[in-house]
Parts: sequence; C-alpha cells; structure tokens
Amino acid sequence: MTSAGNSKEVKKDEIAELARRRGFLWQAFEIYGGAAGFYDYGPLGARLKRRIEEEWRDFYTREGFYEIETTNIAPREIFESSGHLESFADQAVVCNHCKNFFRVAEGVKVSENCPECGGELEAAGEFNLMFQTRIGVPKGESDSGVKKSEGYLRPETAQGIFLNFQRLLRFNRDKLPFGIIQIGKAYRNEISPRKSLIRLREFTMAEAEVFVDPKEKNNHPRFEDVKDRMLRIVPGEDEGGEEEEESLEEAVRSGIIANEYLGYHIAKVDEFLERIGIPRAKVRFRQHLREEMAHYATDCWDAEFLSERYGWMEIVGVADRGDYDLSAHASFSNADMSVHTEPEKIIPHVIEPSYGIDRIIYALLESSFYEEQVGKEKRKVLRLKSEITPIKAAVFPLLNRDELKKKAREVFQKLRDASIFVEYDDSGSIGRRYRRQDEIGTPYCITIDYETLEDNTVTIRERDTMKQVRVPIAEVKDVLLKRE
RNA sequence: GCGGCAAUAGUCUAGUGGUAGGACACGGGCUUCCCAAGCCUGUAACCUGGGUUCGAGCCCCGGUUGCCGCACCA
Repeated sequence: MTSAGNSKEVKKDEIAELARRRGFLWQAFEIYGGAAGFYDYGPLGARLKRRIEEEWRDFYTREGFYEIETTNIAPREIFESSGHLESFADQAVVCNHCKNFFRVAEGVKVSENCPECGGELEAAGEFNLMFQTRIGVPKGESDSGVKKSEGYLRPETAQGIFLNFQRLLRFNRDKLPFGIIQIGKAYRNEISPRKSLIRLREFTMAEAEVFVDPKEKNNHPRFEDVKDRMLRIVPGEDEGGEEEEESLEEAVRSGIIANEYLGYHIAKVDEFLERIGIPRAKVRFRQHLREEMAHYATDCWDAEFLSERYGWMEIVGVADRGDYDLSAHASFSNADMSVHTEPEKIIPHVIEPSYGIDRIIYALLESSFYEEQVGKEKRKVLRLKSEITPIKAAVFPLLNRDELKKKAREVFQKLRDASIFVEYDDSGSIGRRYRRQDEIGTPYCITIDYETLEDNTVTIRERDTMKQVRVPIAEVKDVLLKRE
C-alpha cells in the first residue's frame, strides 16, 4: 500500500457522507423518520460486509473450526440461566443533581439519596438491554404459560453455541479441544446509541467459542506459530496499566496474559485485523479492569482501534469465560456438560474471540479514506485491501465511441463470466470514471483503447498509484486475482 | 435518559413572514487518445404533527433524527 505523502485530514463527516452517497450505509427506516441505532447496508456496504465475513470465516475455518447457525430468538429461561436477565433487567434510578445512574440491584433505592453527591434520586425506568418478545400465543395467566411464551432477542451469538454443546462435543467425537464459530445478528436495546456504527441496537457479531480442558490452557498446540508476534498491550490494574510492546511469548510467560490459549487467540485477532487492512499502528490490546468485566468473564482483552474521530474504541473482545456458561446451563437445564478425560470428568473452559463486524467496517472505512490533491482536483480514495473491496475492477472504453464500447463490453462480460465482480462505465470523461471508482475503493480500472483493437491488450490502472500497465486481455484475470 | 445545537434537491448549502436560489453530483447530447476539463440540456428539496398569521422554509409547542457534553455500554 502506498500513501504517497498525502494529507490525512479527514473532515469529520466525510466518511458518513461518502458512505451514504455511494451506497454503503443508510439510516434504517429513513422515509419514516428513522430510528436511532439501526442502519441498513446498501449495495456496496453489503458487499464489503460480506467479503469481510468471508475472510473471517476462511480465517477460522483454517483453525479447524466449524460454523453453526443458531436462532436469534430464545425463550426467557435461556437468559435466566446465562445470567443476562439478572445482569441488566433491573430498575434504574438517576440522580437529579449529578445525573449519576444507579441500578436498583446495586442496593440503591429511589427513597434514598444519591450515594455520590447526596442529591435526590428519581426512577429512570427499566434498565433492560435485551429486546423482549412473545413466542406463540400466551396461554392464560398461569406461571408456566407466561414463562414459555416470553422470549428475548439474543444479546450475543455465543449462547446458541453453548446450548448445543453436547451435540457439538459428540460431533467432535467427544474430544477436546474444539472450536465453533458463528456469524449473526445480535440485539441490544442501548439507552443511547450513537456514533454511527459504533453503538447499534442491531448489529453483526462474529464469534468463536473455543472449548478447552482447563488443564491444557497453557498448552496450545500451535503456540509456537504465533509466539514471536509483537503486540501492543495495556495490562489491567494488577499489572500496572502501562502500555507496552512485547512479544506474545513474553506477555504469557510473565503472566500479563493469563495462559497460552488466551494469548494464542489474542495473536490471531491481531493477525486477522492486519489481514483485512486495519493499520497495525492503530491497534492495541487492552485488558479489562475487574469492574468493567462482563458477568461471565474471568479475564477479557479488547482489541481497540484508534479512531481519529472517537479515540480508542473496542472492535474485538477476547474473553476467558472459564466454565461459567457450561456450568450455568448444566445446573439450570440438568444437561451434563462435562467431558470425560483421563483421569476425571471436567467442565471445559471457553476462550472467546468476539468481533463486532460493524465496528470493524467503520474502522476500515475511516482508516482507508484519503483525500489528496491531484493537479487542481481533490481525489477521494478508499485504500481498502483488494480482497475486500465491493468491486474488483471497472472496465471503461477510453472514449465514448461504438467500436471501443463494443470491445469494452466484451472484456466486461468475459470477466463477469469468470465470476469476477466488475462494473462497466462509459459516462463522462475517463478521469471522472477513475475518480468514481477511487472513492469506492475499486483497486483496478481496465481501459480499452485503440491499441486494444489492434493487439488485444488493455491498460490496467492501479488505484493507489494511478499507474498503468498494459497487459494482454488473456492475462487480466490473473492480475486481478493476485493476492497482495 | 438529561442538557445544548441543528434539520432546505443525491451531496453541500443560500434564503429572518410574501415567486425556494446556487454549487457539486446525476441523466441526455456534443466534445475528448488516460485522471472529477469544456459547451448545451434535463431531473431534483423546505424532517414530521400541531399552533400563531391574510400568508410559515423562516415564529411558537410536541415528536423524530443527527452532532456535542454528561450518563449508560451487562
């Protein structure tokens, strides 16, 4: 990737404006006034998202993990067991004076005064991040009927994997370790969603649940492969909290990262983010402080992206969930979640990398957006990796003349027939067409000129350098498909 | 959720009570042998619901959405 010394001054709304105008991202329900926290992906956004998901799927499939697909809606008792209902279905109070927010479950009542400043407290309503729904027709008022009919939209995809643990273990012929992945929607009724894709009420998560014998957590079979990877890490309170750069091996040996499995997956997250084009200089791993840890986690590291607009923000979480989930479901459902190992039966521990796909898309758009001066004109360009761009290449006739257009359409169709996603454009000047493709990140533009008619060669113009090479039509496909 | 500010073509914007204007983009045409050039031409907008007024894009109230701060983010 070249950056050619261009200014990286991003006016704050440029990315949102581009994303809207060019069909990446639209506010949902727009013609009815919209609703906060919901976005639709337009034609280019949907393609970009799909390609990132495909890279992710491919990445974890190479780890040997199978993908499953579980429901978005689950009956109430699932979340009673998982702890999600209890953890945030409380009444909340807010202080009139200092505006601090308290959960009733933490022992603060409306009748009391604010523990922070002594001000008056006011009921702030139900504090419930899960969307509630009904399953089927409620049967009368009986306890059991109401209970069965009450459902929730999942706040994470993970639970669907835990619920199928026995089946998955059997599928894996009763052996540990194994990993299962899932990509899907999750739902959280955020109090105030903001910052475009950063806090959504409906969003896409990509999660891997890795089940491991707790005794084996310091014995990852491929730790060697990643141990020398340098990581930028910010340890939690016990380790001092100073940002440092060290190898994965050092971090694990010194105890900053608790075990090899956790460390291995932190390194894998780092590798994936690099692979899809998040600049390494903008990524760090920060350990959660105890009070910010989710109820299920014993340890958690966030991969954070340094946004020019929002500062450091979480894009991936890597949690050690211990045996929390399997034990909880075992005790509430009476299912046996244990695994027979020699010499004893154990409840596996879970290491979980959890990716926020929408946030990653934001990070990619922001970090790949450049505005640069070319002659008298400004050029906007998305320097996305060619593996994830919505469009692989555009085909142009140099001039709007019939013989060139005919040949260009032939080349276009040939590439389409080879399942390469290309676009055709003959409107306006050639320069205008290059610019249109630049701002949606298309890595290559293929131009048909009079020389093409003589010797069947075309020019391929590269997005980042704007340089051209002339190649025979027969070789175009190979150039487009080569990995950088 | 609270407070402040805002909302006009696809985008950015002008318009302080009386005919909604521009730029860019987009479509059509001309031109053009490689980077948003030029010429002609066309499409296209006052977030929403009330109120005040002879008359509201403009003033008032509610809602929605966005931005900023606070809070929240299991």
